[in-house]
Amino acid sequence: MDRIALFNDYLHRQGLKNTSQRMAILERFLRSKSHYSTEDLYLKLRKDHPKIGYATVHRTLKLLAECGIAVELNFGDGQTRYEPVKADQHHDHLICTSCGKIIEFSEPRIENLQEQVARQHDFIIHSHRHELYGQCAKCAAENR
Amino acid sequence: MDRIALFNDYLHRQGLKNTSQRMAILERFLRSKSHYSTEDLYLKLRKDHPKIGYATVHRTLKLLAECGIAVELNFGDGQTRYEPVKADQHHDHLICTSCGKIIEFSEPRIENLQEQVARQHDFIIHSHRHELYGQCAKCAAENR
DNA sequence: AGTTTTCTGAAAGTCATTTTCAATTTCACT
DNA sequence: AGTGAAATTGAAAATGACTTTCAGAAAACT
Repeated sequence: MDRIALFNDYLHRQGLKNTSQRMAILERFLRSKSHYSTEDLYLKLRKDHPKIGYATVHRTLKLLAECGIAVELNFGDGQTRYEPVKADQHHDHLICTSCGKIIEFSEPRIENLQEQVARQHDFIIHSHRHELYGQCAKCAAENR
Repeated sequence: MDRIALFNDYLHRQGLKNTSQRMAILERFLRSKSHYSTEDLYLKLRKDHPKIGYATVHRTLKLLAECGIAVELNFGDGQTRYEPVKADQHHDHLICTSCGKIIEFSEPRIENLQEQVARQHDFIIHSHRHELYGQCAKCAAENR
């Protein structure tokens, strides 16, 4: 089942409706390579769909996060970003605080240790956030 | 050098001034055990210092974060929290999404792996954020 | 097709955070 | 100790991301 079908399915199960706006937003979102804020995606969408409002984009992104198609990211700059969940490929982020570049990484050994930690505290993990902030090679070289 | 001296030093270096408000806020903040939002700390302070305004608390917390006495925490609920940096004892957080309980943990093996990841990407880490969200034992038992 | 329910977009409302501004306080230098 | 430039303060207003409201429009069940 692809993600469009998955979304339709989710809508149906929740008694929600499939609308052209939701489909347009999902479709554009899935084509994204970067980490969109509501604002970003809203602006991108305006080119092809000038009638779609900001609130609808926002509401749809929340729906996508609810049904697992998107993850919400919070890098501490006061803006929530969304990124498509890549099937069975969880990853975390390295963020360059100079140029804003975002690098994705995944490290199963870290995931394992997380699980250990959670067990030690009788905790059941539902999700996590792991972000490394610093400087990428380019910025480190420039700001020397 | 204790943290009060450290703060004074920082203020001086930045051409800022040492005021009774800043000292009161720092002093109260250092006594805190939990993770205060600006609002939390402002309310606590009102007991002894009813004249200190919200904006001053907020501005001072930002200063404390700047000079490394406090760390900003963002648990994604739209409120920034601050916690005193404990000397040579970095830790991360387990957050119960049912009751809001916050458990601290530290796991040097995770820190090591982080460094490895950063090296692989030619990245220099300045700080990081690692949070595990889920249910604590108590909430898991209750919501059964 | 009709009816019920949900959606939508624009505008207004929230809420944490940030800025403004006039009055006050600090501090370097007499 | 006194002076004056510069920073600080608190209250209120502004900002900005996010959320809600509401009346008209669109979807989906019968």
